[in-house]
Formats: sequence, structure tokens, C-alpha cells
Amino acid sequence: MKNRLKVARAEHNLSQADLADRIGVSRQTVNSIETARYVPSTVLALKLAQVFGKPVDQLFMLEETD
Amino acid sequence: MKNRLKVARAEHNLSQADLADRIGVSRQTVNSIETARYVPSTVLALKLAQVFGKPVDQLFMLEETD
DNA sequence: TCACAATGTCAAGTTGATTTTACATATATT
DNA sequence: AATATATGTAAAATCAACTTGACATTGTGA
Repeated sequence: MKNRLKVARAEHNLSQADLADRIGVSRQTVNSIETARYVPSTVLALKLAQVFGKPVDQLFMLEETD
Repeated sequence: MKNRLKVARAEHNLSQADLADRIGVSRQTVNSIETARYVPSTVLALKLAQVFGKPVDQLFMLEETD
């Protein structure tokens, strides 16, 4: 699964730590999701979508390997 | 988190087992997600959205408790 | 009534998401 | 040079997702 978190974060001028605070997880979790080490839960995906004002599908996209 | 899987499944006339096959998980997993015992991964949410031709946000919705 | 499909749920086990703590590095600011 | 901010990553622990297998219930058709 790909994601556009880094770009969305840049658009909103948020650090990984800022974003982590906003969605109630650790900074490392945000970093791990962003670098695609972890697949987040749907609750986290929805919270991220809420923060960025974009639908989940515009933040996370399936790949062939999924 | 709430979900509209049961309705979407009815609209597409799919059993829980059918749906499970389509997204590559066990029948019990579909049942557990539908009855909100488990929060699915974002990959599963995207696959469900794909099967039903609806965005993730129309299948899963945050609640105050999330 | 007898099968059968669909659903709900439980228990035990494995894997993976998330946390905390910690360290390293790069960049910018003073 | 020193301090601070942002990022990347690693190890160990915890908890939740997901699996398999199994059993019970409900509704439906033969």
C-alpha cells in the first residue's frame, strides 16, 4: 500500500510529531506508517483523512502486491 | 467506528463467506469486522471499498469514542 | 422432517501494529 | 561551537488483528 502522507503533511506544514499528537499516536508510529513499515488501522486512516480534509482513498492506495 | 458492510453486502447480494473470499480473509474476520469486534487494517478497508465500488469513508465512519 | 446455507461466536495460536526508550544524523538558529 | 528541531531507526514489550477449527442457531428448500 502506498501513501501520500509526506506530501499532505507538507501541505499542512505539520511535523511527524505534530501529526502524531493530532491523531493520538506516537511519533514513531506516524513515521512507520509514512515509510510504509506499518499498515495503519482503519480508525487511524480515518483520523488522518479528517486532519487533512481528504478522503482516505486519496491518502492511501492499494498496490498490486496487496 | 461504525460500518455499513451489512447493507453494502445486501446491495451486492454477497454472503460473508463470499466477501471473505473476495478480499482474501477468513469468514470469521468478515463477521468480526461487520459486528465491530475488530478494526480492520487500511488494506482491508481499501479492498472492501474496491469490491463495493464505494470510497472507504462511505463504508467506515468514526465515532466520538474513537 | 432433513439437509443446507448463512450467521454468530468462542478458544487457542501466530503475526503484526503500536508504545516506550533510546540513539544517530542532518539542518537550522544563536 | 552549542542548542534545538525534525527525522530515521532499533529493541523489547503489549495488545489487537487475523487464522483455523469447532459448535450453535436460524431460516429455507426438498
